[in-house]
Amino acid sequence: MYEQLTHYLNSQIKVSEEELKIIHSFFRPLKLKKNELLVTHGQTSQRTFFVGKGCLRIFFINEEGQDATRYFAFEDQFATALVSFITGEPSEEFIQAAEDSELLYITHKDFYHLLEVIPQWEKFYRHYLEKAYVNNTKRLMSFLTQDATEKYRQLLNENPIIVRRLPNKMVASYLNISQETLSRLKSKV
Amino acid sequence: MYEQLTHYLNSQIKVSEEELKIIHSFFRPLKLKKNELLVTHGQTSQRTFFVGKGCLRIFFINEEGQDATRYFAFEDQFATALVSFITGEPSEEFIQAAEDSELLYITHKDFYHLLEVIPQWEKFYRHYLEKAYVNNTKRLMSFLTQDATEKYRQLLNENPIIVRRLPNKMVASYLNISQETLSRLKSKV
DNA sequence: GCTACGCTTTGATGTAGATCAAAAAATAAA
DNA sequence: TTTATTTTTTGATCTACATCAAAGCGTAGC
Repeated sequence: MYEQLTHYLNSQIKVSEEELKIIHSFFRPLKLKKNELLVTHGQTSQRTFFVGKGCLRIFFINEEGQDATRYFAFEDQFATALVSFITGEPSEEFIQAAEDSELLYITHKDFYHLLEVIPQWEKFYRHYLEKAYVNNTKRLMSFLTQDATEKYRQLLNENPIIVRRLPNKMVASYLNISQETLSRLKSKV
Repeated sequence: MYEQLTHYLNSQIKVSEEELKIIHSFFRPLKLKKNELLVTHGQTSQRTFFVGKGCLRIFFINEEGQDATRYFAFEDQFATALVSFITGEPSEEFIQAAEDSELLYITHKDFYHLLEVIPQWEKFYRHYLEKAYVNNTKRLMSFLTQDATEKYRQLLNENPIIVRRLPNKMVASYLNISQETLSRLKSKV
């Protein structure tokens, strides 16, 4: 799994063998069964996860107990409760294994430590933030301007893996529509 | 206006007099009349704006011509079509003066130049990205979990200036509800 | 193989908020 | 001031999608 991580890091930044070793030393492995929770509501000390195998789901829940999914991270992607990670405030986001998963994680403290000792890590974080921002803003646009059918069509085009690998319930939660509506869409579109 | 900028920068990062001069040299002033557009759809070369006086509105428009507002920047705030700024792709966002405004702006090219010559600028940009991300994600959460009344109540609590200074039309566009619905909410809430 | 529990589909009904339309009020222009 | 234009309010109607309910499938465990 550390090889996957190396590969991913090399695609983003230029780091020496030496630096790579340091980075690796802060990442620890973790196995999760489907549905296990990694971050619970209100938790403050955040970790950042790298998905080696499986899938993580980041979501929030409103007062009536309905959940809305913000992001799915599959193999070779990072995932974190980023708002809480940035602000240090208790998380309103949960992280859950959507499938049996194998992960690497780094603590918030160590992540910030890397920002100081590995100059390229600042760049890595910047790219991470930029991608997260672009992704979120596109989702925001989608919710503001598209109806259920359009959202589903776009998902099929841009992220078919979500539809293929995950149960309707989670896809519906990602699109912020009901399972019934998604089911009806599937039979029509 | 450059004093305002200095003041704002000092609140974010530590820069020498010397560095401040360099930074200032890349910002140019600009006056705008209410409703004037700064970024038009599909434009690629982005600028970043600092609001000295007035208000900028960042929004997108869907196929049916309805607009949805992503952000209002008032005095002492930065504004940019950030997705396009990051990706270099044509902008799907517009920027418009919501009031008569006085601005400073820096080009994308110069902004990236500063990233290279002023070490603290990387930190400034990181903070900017972090804030933009947190803000956007909170908006996303709000749209996914709140109804019209809740959204309006929260806006009154957290950003009353938007309701006080701007016409219903724009407030409604920010909340992504119709003007009529907003009007009815105002008389009830 | 059978039983049970979680998913998905299908149908009937309800509702928040959009849209349409027109009056009333506020601003700007003349 | 008077007139024109934009903004806000109020009422009637419509619609996309949620919710409720029940039946049909699939698959995991016994």
